[in-house]
Amino acid sequence: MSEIDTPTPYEPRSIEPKWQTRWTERATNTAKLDAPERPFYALMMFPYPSAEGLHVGNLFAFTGSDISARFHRLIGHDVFQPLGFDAFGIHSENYALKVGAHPMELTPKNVGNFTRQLERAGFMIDWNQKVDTSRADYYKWTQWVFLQLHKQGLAYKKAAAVNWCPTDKTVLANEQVEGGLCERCGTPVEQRFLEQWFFRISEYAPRLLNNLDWLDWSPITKQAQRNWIGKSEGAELTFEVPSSGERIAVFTTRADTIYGATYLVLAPEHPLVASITTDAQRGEVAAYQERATKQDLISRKSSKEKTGVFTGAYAVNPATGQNIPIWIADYVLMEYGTGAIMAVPGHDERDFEFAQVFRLPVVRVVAAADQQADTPFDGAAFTDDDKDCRLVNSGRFDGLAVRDAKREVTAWLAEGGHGKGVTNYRLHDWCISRQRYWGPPIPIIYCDDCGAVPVPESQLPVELPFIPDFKPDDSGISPLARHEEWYRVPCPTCGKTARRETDVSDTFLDSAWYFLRYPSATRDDVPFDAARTKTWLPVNSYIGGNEHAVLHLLYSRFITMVLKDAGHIDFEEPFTRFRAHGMIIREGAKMSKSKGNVINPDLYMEEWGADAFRMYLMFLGPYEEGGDFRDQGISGVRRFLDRLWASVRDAVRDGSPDPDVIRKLHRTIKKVGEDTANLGYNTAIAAMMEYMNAVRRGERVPHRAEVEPLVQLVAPYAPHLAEECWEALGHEGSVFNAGWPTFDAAQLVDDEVELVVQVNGKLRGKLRVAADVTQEAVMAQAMADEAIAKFVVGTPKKVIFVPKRLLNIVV
RNA sequence: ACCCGGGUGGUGAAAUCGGUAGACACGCGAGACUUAAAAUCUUGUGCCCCGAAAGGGGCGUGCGGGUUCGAGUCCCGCCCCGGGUACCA
Repeated sequence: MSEIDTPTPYEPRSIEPKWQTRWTERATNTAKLDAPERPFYALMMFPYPSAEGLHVGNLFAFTGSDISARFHRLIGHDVFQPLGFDAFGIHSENYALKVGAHPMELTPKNVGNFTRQLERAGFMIDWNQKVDTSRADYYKWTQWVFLQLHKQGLAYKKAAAVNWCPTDKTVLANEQVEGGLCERCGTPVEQRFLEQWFFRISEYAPRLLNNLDWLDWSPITKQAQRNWIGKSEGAELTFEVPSSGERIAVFTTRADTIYGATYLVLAPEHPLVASITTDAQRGEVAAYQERATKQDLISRKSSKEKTGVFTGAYAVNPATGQNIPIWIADYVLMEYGTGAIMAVPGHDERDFEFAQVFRLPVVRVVAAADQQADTPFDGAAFTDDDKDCRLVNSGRFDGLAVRDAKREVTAWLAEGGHGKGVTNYRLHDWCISRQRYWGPPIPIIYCDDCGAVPVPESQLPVELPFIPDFKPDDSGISPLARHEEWYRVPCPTCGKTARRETDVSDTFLDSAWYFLRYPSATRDDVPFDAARTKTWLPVNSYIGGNEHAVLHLLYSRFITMVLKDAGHIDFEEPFTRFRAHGMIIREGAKMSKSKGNVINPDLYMEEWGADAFRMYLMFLGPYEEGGDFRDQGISGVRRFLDRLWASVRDAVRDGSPDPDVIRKLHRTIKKVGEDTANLGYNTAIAAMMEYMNAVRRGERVPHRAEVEPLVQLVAPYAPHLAEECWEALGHEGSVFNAGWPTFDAAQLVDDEVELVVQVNGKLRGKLRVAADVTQEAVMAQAMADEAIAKFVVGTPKKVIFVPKRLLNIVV
């Protein structure tokens, strides 16, 4: 053995590739899929493989997820952590259009680059089970999922408005429209009517809402879903139109205000408009309807000025028996409720505004405690409905509290055949049609004789052909519709020449079931293997961004429910636990390409090492809130890793460890374990740093027993260095098979504590006392301390003693 | 407008139950090592005031009230920032 003059420094550049290679060679990250003892499915939201490569936001998300997965493995679970690529969809296609490439050629390149970066970062991913939504062996089963919904009657076709960008000549998804403008070119988006496929997610609204009560999800995510589902309890009331014999149904949450309903308003698209409109008004009404439909959805919703037209018809208010005029106006939306409202201008802001513009009568039917039946409106509607508000000008209901009146008025109207209590949901059916190229063709064939025929499951996949002219054009139909050789097929039922559906499905359908595919990713005969699914699902831990709270996360829950109802699986919630991570900003500002302040993870990993980069991302703020990336901050984490390595390298085996350090170690084990389990990564790292400061104060050479457990604690955070240290300590196998250190509760109790002494709540001194000291003894000790005693003038009025914490003397 | 988050030093941030505000880290100051620098190590670092120093005092968690022996934490009323939804009846 030769003495080495220069001790080996910490060199992430050499040890990180070394361990990445070993993990692959030794299959360290491969899960025991078929006979796990304690299966734990750790899932992170899969990325869309952009050409720019991994964004630091991806790395932040994945690192937090990876730490959780590695931690669960260390505490004894068989962890399965797969990853794949959300490679189909408009994002990929738009990028291909921008750079003039073909998505079918671009995607594998991007996937390759992503895979390299993910390996570079050292994630514990089981790459045997990867998924790529744009490959036929995956989207075959996406099409299968569509067919299951179709079979259940949950997929249907109807004409609906889509967003159309006249510059890009393409249909846009809602999420690609920002403030009424195309996100790519800034052109105002227009509205077009096209035949589209929808999924009946609205039928599942009550179940999607109710299950939130027991799901272990981040509260912010649950709240977002509740808002999106938008449960609204109210009543559907009917108004008769004597002139035409029609009955108009309206939805209201304020049935109590029926006596103040002075007119009705229908959405311009309402089906009854044509039959009730009088001849005199017909021209004006038609003109208004035309204008409303032509106008795009966004500007209609954003311009709040009230417009409308009188139909010439009247309806009978069932409460007052009076005839009230029927108007049409675009502030009433056909998509919500019944597409018609009873207008109560006295108690609804929008109705009030409308009534002002068209000089319609405003009647007070609700009054607060300090108001009378004839208190005038002060230029605005009175919308309060709290317990002090009572009905006025409402016949037999006068004096009733609003709360009770809602119920009683509805019951009374129901008795007279004028309505019933109903619950409405804001959630709309899910439009899954995309007039685009880069997605799974919807597996439907149109036959003149047989109608819309589902493609038989045995004929899946309906492969997406390679076509060079994938660019969408002005026609509003999918590029696939330009390829007769592809869409012309025999009808599966009668054999007559028929035509394939040329639209593809929404990217969100690809990702609405991918978690089911991972454990069975290598099977090509079934979408998911029954035994594996039973073993691994539902997902134990799902971590991702809250931007998907209402799209991906809701769709996944819906698809899971449908598959359960169809008997394919035996659970209806896909993710037992979901945690939303925060967002990373840089030097106080949002990162964006235009600002040129985007972090390139490769550069940081090159300079500081993947472990330091991972750990810094976790240290800069609470994981669930995100944080501010400061370029200088990473040096502190790197210093910690340098010191860890040096401590392990220099650790002595002889003699015994310092008992004070060991006591601190046990506290650290407890804290790091608890914090890591709760995603409190920043404070877990702080605790490890604090411990390191005790282990390696000055030139102190630590004992092996002081540093070895720390290597295990740091392993989820800095996996490469942990392995290197573990090996340096003489261990053969991976540190990830070594378990998690346990703490000794006896080491946590102090026999001596520092007690704070306050006088009138102000800190005046600190005393070291035995943990079980009595109040009398502390009091005596405090009064013997001149620095404290000088503030105690006269006899104390009161003394508060909190054992192990403080003594407060009140004078 | 509504619904969620959040506001703490020069900076990123800590703070189970109401109990030492500012852990940990960056930055900065001082010192050791060095011919020098870097690296490393030691040490100081909320603000203000008195003091040569030792030391002492006051103030302090967005603003204004309140509860309490004691409030970053609880209650009432505001202001500001971030996110989501939005003519949803």
